[in-house]
Amino acid sequence: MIKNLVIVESPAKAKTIEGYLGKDFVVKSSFGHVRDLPKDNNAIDIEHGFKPTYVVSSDKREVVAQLKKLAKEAEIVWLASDDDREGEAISWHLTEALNLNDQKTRRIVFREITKNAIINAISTPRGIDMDLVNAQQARRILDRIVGFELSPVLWKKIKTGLSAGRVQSVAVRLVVEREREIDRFNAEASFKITAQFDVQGKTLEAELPARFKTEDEAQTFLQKCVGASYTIENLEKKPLKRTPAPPFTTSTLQQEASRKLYFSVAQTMSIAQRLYESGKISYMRTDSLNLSDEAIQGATKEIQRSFGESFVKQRRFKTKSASAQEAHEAIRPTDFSQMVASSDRNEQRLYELIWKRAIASQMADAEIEKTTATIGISTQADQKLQATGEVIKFEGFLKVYIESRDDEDSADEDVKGMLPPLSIGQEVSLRQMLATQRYTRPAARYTEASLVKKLEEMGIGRPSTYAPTISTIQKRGYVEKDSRDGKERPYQVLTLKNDQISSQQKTEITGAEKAKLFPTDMAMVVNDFLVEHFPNVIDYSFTARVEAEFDEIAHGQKEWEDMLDQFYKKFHQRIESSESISRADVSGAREIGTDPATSKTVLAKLGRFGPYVQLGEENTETGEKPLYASLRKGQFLETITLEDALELFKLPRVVGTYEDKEMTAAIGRFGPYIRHNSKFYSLPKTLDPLQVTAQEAVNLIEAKRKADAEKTIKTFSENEEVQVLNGRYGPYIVVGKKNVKIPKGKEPQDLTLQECLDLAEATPEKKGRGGFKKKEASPTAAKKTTKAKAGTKKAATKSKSSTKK
DNA sequence: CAGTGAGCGAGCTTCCGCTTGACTT
Repeated sequence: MIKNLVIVESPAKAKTIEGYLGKDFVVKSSFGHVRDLPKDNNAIDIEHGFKPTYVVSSDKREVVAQLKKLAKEAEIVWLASDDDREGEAISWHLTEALNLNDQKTRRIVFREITKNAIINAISTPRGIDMDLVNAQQARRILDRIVGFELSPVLWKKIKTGLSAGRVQSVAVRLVVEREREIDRFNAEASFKITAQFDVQGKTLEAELPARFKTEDEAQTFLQKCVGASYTIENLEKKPLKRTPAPPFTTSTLQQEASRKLYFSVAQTMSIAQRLYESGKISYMRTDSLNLSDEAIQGATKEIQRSFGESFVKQRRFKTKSASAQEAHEAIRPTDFSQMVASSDRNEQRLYELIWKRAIASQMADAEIEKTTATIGISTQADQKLQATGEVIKFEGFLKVYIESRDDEDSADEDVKGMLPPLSIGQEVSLRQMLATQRYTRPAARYTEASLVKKLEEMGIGRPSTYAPTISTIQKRGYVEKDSRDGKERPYQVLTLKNDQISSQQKTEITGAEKAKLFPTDMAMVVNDFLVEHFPNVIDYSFTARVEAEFDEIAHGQKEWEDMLDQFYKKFHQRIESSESISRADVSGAREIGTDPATSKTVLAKLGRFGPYVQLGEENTETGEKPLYASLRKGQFLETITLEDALELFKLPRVVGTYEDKEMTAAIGRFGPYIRHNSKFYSLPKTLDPLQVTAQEAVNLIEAKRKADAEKTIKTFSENEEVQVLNGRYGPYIVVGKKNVKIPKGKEPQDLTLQECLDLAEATPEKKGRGGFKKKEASPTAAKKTTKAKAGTKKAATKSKSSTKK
């Protein structure tokens, strides 16, 4: 018999709270939502006021059963799910799923996990806010309708298995439009003047605020400087203040961890999860900038102890985001006096980042003195050079934390040094003056984290979904995280030194990218289709507009059925009229030109197997067939040139014959290769698939055979499919396409053919890529083996749950 | 790691938000 049952969303939270409440309270977790719409297409009765059917999610059946039992025994059940729309819905679903009655049920909320906050919440319970629940239901149902009506349209018109949704389709759109913006971008060049002076053994760096459009103008300017003298005309000192950034939210944590630690957003979240579970940090899925009073006190104490009283400045930050629901605190250490949180390197690094950011947010401003020196040129009264320097007068928060930025171009380096001592009227001597050609840059491609930032700014998605959204659009083949080598670009530098002007051409690397998001051809085609036929849902402001309506529902000013009805009428009409769109119209086909050799047209298209180019058209009269070639990695339908396309038709090419079989050279996903007798041989970088000779190919094949023979431990003459090999991780058995580890205590030398076959039989099939031929042949065998391997634990729980049913 | 690029039709896919593990390499 228990007196009080408290239900929260997270088990880690439950543990902490139980400690605050004493023995009359049992605190359990629901592990998030316990019920949802079923997976099938009839979850919503659209005809009858969008009536939803809910089912207990399969992975929550045990949780619900356990909670039901405890709730029955308890005198009072306290529903303490999060204080936001989803949390309210969780509480409501719990009352339904656990059959709770109003008399013994209380709804409580708190936004920080501190003893005071919990005690306070218990003393001020309320009922469930059905308006807020209805707003959540409207959100859920709208998302289901959009996703489950739109995705099938893509299956029919473009490719099966594709997906679309309120959040992911906008994320893809952002990446697609950014890519096109970069494509269209034309870099403009200008000349930047910089000068170095010698001042009492030190260097004074100065630059001309204005830039010159052409080399001629820059040349003229330098020409006029020949023989000039340079004088400090003005010195201006200005105090500057820098203020610390607020403590982390999910999105800012992902951004900083990406820029400073090079973590992917998923990596950041899983490391943060471990820190949270071990009690080192507060909850990591939050959009709030708030710190509890206790946290502010804790930070203050630590700052006083480590840096002194003058470094303390208590601050409260207000969110600028309209979509923020602020059900939690900002991300912070649970104990500011702890600098070490884990022996795991990445956990410790992320913890330090969180610690520093939270500590810095409660520290004093940095005080800086900025000095600007204006340098006159005796021969040109209208042009002045400028030198700026900064001196930190008081470090303040800079002592622990400097926020990084997305545009980390060293060209406009923010950190400036001190100027050498100068006085007005002083003449400085020129060491050299440069006119360097600089180019404007296009907008940067998104990183995972900067895409999250953008989505958050637009109010799209939630802290709990940022990381999953980023991985969904990659899994669906819309977006690829990739690195690219840049291209060399020449630029001009004019140097004025000792009254002589010289000109030099240098090169720089431009357009190199590291771990950036690139849209695939599929993304382009799908996006264009959605923009044309469903402009409403893919509009950047769609979420903002429906959110405003959800708010009205939450405030009791609107019926959720009415809102959905209004939306659905127009939306469904578009779904229906999309039936008549022909598939050919959406293939993204583009004519890229004519082959000068054959004067046939070259087309770029998106096909069932990906993007390809086509030379010539099918002609039923002459029986002529077109030539096809798949695009390579890094080539895209929208940007491939005629020249590149013609190159593609040259491969695969027959190099020669060897042992009565043809050797062909081509380029595959892993690079260029030679194919011979259905085996593949990678070409080294030194060999060009277009140039490689028969002799070189033969050498390659023989070298590979020799290397293979060296790592072979055993072969069986009765069955050539079976081999025992020496691999990177030790010996293993190959049976057909299956690789099998050799169990401990077995000498690879002594293995018999039968033993090898038995071992292979006992090893589960590697999951193939969606081929459905396999599916039919293997389900029983696969099941048997996985069960055997999974051991008794899984088998036991499985049979338990099935008998319960 | 290739080749494929017509069409039919079986039976599949899909959303967003809340939460953790349980898997494998």
